[in-house]
Amino acid sequence: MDKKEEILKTALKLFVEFGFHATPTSKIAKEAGVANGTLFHYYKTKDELIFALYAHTKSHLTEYMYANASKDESLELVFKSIYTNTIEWAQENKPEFYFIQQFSTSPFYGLISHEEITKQAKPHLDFLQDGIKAAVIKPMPVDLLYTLINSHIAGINQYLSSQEFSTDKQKKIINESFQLLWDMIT
Amino acid sequence: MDKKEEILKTALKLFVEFGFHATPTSKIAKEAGVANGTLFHYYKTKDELIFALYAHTKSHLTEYMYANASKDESLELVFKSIYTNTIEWAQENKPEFYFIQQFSTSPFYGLISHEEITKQAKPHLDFLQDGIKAAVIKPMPVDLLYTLINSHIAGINQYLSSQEFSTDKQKKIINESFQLLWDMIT
DNA sequence: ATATTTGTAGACTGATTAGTCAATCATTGT
DNA sequence: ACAATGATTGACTAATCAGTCTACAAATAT
Repeated sequence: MDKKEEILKTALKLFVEFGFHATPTSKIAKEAGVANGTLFHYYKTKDELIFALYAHTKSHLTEYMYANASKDESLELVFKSIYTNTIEWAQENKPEFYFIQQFSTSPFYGLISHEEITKQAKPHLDFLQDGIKAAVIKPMPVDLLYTLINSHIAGINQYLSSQEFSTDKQKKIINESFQLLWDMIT
Repeated sequence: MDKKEEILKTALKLFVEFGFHATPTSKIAKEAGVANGTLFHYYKTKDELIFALYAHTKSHLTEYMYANASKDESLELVFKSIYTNTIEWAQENKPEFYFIQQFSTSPFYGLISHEEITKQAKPHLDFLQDGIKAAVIKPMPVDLLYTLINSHIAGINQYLSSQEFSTDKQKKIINESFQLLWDMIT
């Protein structure tokens, strides 16, 4: 019954369906069951709402990515866990994942500060750097590596979403595609 | 001096900068140096303009992809030529490539008929199928293969756009990343 | 109990938008 | 010369939008 949360939830749903600008704030408010003014009470502008939704969604994903990743495991297993978690989250939260992609390829993304972005990517880049130092991952620019991995995951996710696979089949695809990626970077 | 073309060109520029809905048709018309009514003379609705721009841009890319691809070469060389051409085109036509991505992750993409999409991808899928039949490419669903390749290219392009590389350095990155991709799928 | 802040509502506004329309202008064929 | 056809114009409109404003209710502090 948290109205602030309800607004975010509804905005996500509508943005994904209609796009940012084709979704009026009035519609978000109405569908969220709050008054027009209430929306602007919590988010000063529509843009602020959009940015807040992005930050909110992204943090959910990041949180899930590193779940169950005990540091004791081998680098490969930790990496696989992150890989698998990411795809699982994307499959279980399709609108959220789609929204992140939509946002990332929109002019809004360019409005986020460079610092914010690098800060976000830092832990991932460090992790990859460790893998290179340990001579497990091929030596190459970590930025490139990171981008390739992200693209790979986006691709797999797109494929998984394109058809209806059984849970088993889905797991098989994730495992096999992980092997392709792992062989590529090691 | 072709006004229809001028409208498309201007629309591309503004859509990339501001997004679809944050770009009024009046602004497109003004910047293209035509009257408001002229835009609607050529494109019945704004949506029609957007779809036309997508088709137009996509066909430019497809055309460039298969340039200089003599059928006499080995499958690997033909594939590499397509790969290289695609990235080159993307680098030389950044707004166009960005627009395609922006469109593909927008709700507009879902409005394109399924037939249109499969028809578009058909030649590429056939090419990959040939590679599998010839036991050059690993046996796996061509859809998956196609998606992975596309994602890979998108990733490399993003990396190349993130910094300023010299032409030589750029060529080196393209060659090396091709090798990674090729080793992954063969 | 009273004052102060915070949450909520929804009518309202000024600006903006996609798309229309009636009227010219340019080009071509006869 | 004269139609006829299509290109081009820009003022216009009806609708929509983001954001404001005033009022009131609920909670919290004093």
